[in-house]
Amino acid sequence: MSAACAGAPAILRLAGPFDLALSLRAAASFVPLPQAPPPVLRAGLRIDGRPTLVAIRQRRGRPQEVAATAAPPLAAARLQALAARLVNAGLDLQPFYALAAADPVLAPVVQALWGVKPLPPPSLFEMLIVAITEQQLSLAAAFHIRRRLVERFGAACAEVSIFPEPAALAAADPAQLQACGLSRRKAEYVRDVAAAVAAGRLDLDALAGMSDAAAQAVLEGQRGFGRWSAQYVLTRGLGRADCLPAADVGLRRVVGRYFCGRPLSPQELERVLAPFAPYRSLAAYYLAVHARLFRPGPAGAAGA
DNA sequence: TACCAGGTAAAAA
DNA sequence: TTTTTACATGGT
Repeated sequence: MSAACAGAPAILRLAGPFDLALSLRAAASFVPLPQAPPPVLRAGLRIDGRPTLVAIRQRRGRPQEVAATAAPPLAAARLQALAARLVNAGLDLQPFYALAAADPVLAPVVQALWGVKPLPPPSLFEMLIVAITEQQLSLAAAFHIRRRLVERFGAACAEVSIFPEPAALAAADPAQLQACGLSRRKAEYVRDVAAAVAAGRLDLDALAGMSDAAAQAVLEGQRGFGRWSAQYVLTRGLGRADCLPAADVGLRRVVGRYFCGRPLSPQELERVLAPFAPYRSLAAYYLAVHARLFRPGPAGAAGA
């Protein structure tokens, strides 16, 4: 996008360490991308019906600040709020680092990943569909299914994809959803949750203001969302740092790899990460990212 | 070629 | 109540 149509940048000052470029690398390590991401966060989303491209950069010489621009331009307050969500500004890493520094396993991991924050998908609705697609399937398989959903029902804005709107997926022919790679059952989940969001029965904006337990309960009330999916949405979509899907196969494998060289049971995972409360899921994220960026192992062993 | 991968709801026992 | 089962695609 050209600077001329981007409007004035919104400046966001952050609490605690943040490294946008490394955070983007971390996020990219979980999906099969053709190339490394540039050190700019680009998010495409529909705002008031208009395809909008938001770009966020870390300010040179002022690493505590990021600058966000939108094309077409957005009201300053709105852009500020959107940027805050996209960079997970509500999360301050410093207290987590203080806990991790005392642990022989985590200390070197946070050193190597200083400033990394989990970055959510552009919209919480997209995160819901991420959760459904990743149920039971490999991240790569789920990624390709979502790519087909975007191609069929979404859009593109300056080469950045825009995920389909709830209404578009709610109105989708089940056969078309299945043609994207969803199972019959998952196609129903996607249509159900898209319809709930489109009709206002499921208020995603309200989730942000809820406690972990309350938000999890709301999500679990939605067909297709069990405990794992609800907690996954909380950690990745809402940036909650202590909402650990203890049964998660990938986490049990990768965390176990660091602590004892074998996959853990859900109970063992809880026990091993207990010292990092209230940052247990953040600790797990750091281990998963570290494994992918710095300790690539045999097939699948990198975990996530 | 199979098998497994960041599960879930519904059927069966 | 608890235990099975069907399900989708991609990587190895």
